[in-house]
Amino acid sequence: MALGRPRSFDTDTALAAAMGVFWRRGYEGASLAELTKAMGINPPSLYAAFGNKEQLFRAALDRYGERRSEFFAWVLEAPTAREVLERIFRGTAESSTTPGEPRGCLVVQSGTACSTADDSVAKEIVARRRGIEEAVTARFQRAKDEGDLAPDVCPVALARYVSAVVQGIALLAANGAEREELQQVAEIAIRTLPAGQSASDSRSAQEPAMTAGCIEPANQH
Amino acid sequence: MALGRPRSFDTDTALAAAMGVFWRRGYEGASLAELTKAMGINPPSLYAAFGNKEQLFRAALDRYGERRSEFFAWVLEAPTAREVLERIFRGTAESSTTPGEPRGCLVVQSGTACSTADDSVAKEIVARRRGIEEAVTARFQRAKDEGDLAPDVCPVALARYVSAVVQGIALLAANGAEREELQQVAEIAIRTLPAGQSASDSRSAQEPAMTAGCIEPANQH
DNA sequence: CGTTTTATCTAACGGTCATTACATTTCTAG
DNA sequence: CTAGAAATGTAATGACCGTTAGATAAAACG
Repeated sequence: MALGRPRSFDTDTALAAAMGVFWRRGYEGASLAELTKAMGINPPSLYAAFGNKEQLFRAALDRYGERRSEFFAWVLEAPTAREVLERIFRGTAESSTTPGEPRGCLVVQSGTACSTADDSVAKEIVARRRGIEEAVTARFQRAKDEGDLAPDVCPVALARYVSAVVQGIALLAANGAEREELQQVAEIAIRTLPAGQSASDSRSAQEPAMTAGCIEPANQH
Repeated sequence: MALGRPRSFDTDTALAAAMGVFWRRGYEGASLAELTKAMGINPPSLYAAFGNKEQLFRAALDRYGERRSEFFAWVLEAPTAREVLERIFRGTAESSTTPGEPRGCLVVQSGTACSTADDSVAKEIVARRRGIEEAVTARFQRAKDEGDLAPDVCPVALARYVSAVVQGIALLAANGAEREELQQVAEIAIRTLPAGQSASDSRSAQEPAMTAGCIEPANQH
């Protein structure tokens, strides 16, 4: 049973607001002033609830990863490699331009610049990107074992190619590209797959849409 | 005839050093302390020679753009669209991992995060990216007019796809990917072109290699 | 030589950064 | 009602940011 004065704000809501700030500004670009303003609290409350800025950021990454893992689970359960790629590209294009959310990808946006090379935050971000890349690699290996992917295709390289296109799309989105434009990019990437098999129309299965829980719309100033 | 005390450092050398810092740290991540240390001068000399940090950055962008324009001129003079893409992908993979230079692309690295959305620096970076994209678009349009590119291909969309892959490769490089890994990515992107025409082996023409004039090797600390 | 002009160095400027004392408020437990 | 515990708001901390006075040093010109 709670002792002492109860917390006057909702932790999840505040974390969602903080995630939105990190998403738009990057890790180092997000100042405590902007974070606390968006969260509607003062610095001592932030430190009491989340530790410090870095731990708050890790919590935001975790929250973002939860939403995204739903999306990736749906991606990886696709029956063929071609459909895996179709879901990745189309889903990324859509989730990078969800109305009411920041553009691009929190992970891409947070770690690209503005952090020392040997920084622990930068290593964390790289590790998370690598984790996804390894998951995609494993999926391609399985597809290869099942004969779903041509035997001359290297799963590691193909996953890296996918990672490059995905990050490129995220960067375009962060720089103001519209949804239709990114969809065109995704369609080109799909039309030119190395797998080159079946599955022309498979958009019937409804898609988790990867809506991350960023509540506040823009918070411009 | 020179009046007053002569400058004790070489402007071009100092600018090259500054470009290397911006390349590694991004614009906001590069502090005056690190810049002046790499350039071997003190803040007043920097301000006397270059104005301020932003103007120094623009000068570094110009210097970087000179080197890169050689590369892109060589890219755009390729006889077919397929070879244009091959040169882009292969050349980017190489120039993103030139030994003795920072990884990735100065423009991608500088503007991704850590700058306010309505900042003039961010707009400048986006404008430069868009300029290249428009140049590639024009080249594809020409290829389409010449029958070199399939008539159902949209040059704008294809250029955006290229931009995405290129920026994705640059991000991978900035996060420590090796040259061979990026070459694999480029090969996949090439193997899967929408143009799908001729020109299997055209690596004989020697390539300007896009070596930007960054002198100092790493300058770790 | 002295004067002028420019570059240099040291040291500081105000501003913002992340972080935290400290006193106060608001709850539960007895 | 009182005592203890936890969260709050105000305001400060030292460190770093980009930038700049102000004094000094080194060159050309008379």
